[in-house]
Amino acid sequence: MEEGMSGFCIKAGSVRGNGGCGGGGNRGGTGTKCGRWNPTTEQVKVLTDLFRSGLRTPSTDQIQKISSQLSFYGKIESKNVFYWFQNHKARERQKRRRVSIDEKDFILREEKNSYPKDYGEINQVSEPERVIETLQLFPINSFGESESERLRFHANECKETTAFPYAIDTGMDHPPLDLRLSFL
Amino acid sequence: MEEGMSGFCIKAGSVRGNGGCGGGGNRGGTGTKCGRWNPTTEQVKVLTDLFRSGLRTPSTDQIQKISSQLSFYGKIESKNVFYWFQNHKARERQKRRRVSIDEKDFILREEKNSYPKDYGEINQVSEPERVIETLQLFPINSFGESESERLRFHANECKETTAFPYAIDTGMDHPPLDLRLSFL
DNA sequence: GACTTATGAATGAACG
DNA sequence: CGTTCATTCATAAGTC
Repeated sequence: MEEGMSGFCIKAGSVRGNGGCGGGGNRGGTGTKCGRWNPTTEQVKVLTDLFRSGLRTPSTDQIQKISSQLSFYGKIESKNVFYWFQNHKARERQKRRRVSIDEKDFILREEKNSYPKDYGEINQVSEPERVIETLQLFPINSFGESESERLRFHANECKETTAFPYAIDTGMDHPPLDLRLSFL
Repeated sequence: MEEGMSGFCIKAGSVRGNGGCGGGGNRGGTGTKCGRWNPTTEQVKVLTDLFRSGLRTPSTDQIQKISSQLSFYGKIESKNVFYWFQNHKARERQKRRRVSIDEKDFILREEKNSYPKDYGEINQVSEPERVIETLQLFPINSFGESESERLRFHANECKETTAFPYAIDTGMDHPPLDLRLSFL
């Protein structure tokens, strides 16, 4: 229903429901909509490995090749690869930014609440150097459980804990809501 | 993947009932480890209040400030605030579009009132127009973040209809990444 | 206790 | 490139 996709529709037909959706009928999930690309785990793994290897903005040529290879695992188009890298890169930065702020906040009030919160989503990747190594992708039989690195170390030099004008109000009571928000 | 999923389970099989939460069947009580953010009533109230006041898409800076303040009421992260507004806005729009569809019965083709898009960007709520008042967004601390010049040498302009913009190619040196992808 | 609802979280796609 | 939108998944809370 409601075909009003913003902008343009990727696929001409965008076969809804049971319409073929290409041969790579992956995604055993609930609704196998073919509206948008739904990467398989293998595809995600390869893309992630590429990203982790330092590839951030693949060229058109690279995109084509990656897409071509990934099509082995399922239906995929070049633009999917393009978007994937764009999103992945952007979100990494975005997330990193937010987490940093949270950490700053955490430090600001660690005196009161000092419990080891597991920032399980912090990863270093500060400067993904081009690791010139041959990662063994291509898991024909590997089920991609190689998350051998769960390094979630929390080592980063927090910038300056600049004195926040709106520092933590030590009221410690349920303060008036609106007043606290005037800082916005 | 380890970028930003706080230990979540990728929707591989997407089998309903999948525990998710990273394999470890922890969980059970109040959010502690793998649970998702469970906003307190105070937090919800504040967020709702902000939303009602007209705030739809807080900037990163605002998100951080809101998060900082809301952390007084309990554990919260910036991304929680971010997601909250995204979801809240999207769901209101979703419901609103539902109504819209219903009433487009006659509006159906009011050509003269053509949006730029199908639904356009309805940034403001149509009903509660009482724009921000107390929580007006004035940055009291403009730490040089006021003029964030965006150096956008967007030489890419051609949004060809058939092709998506394979934008920038930074010509990044691409290392041999994998056996199959070494052709890159 | 299973079912439904509400909503947090994630991400593909696209805009400016 | 940062931001925004739409859709979907996952899960806590609410209901019967």
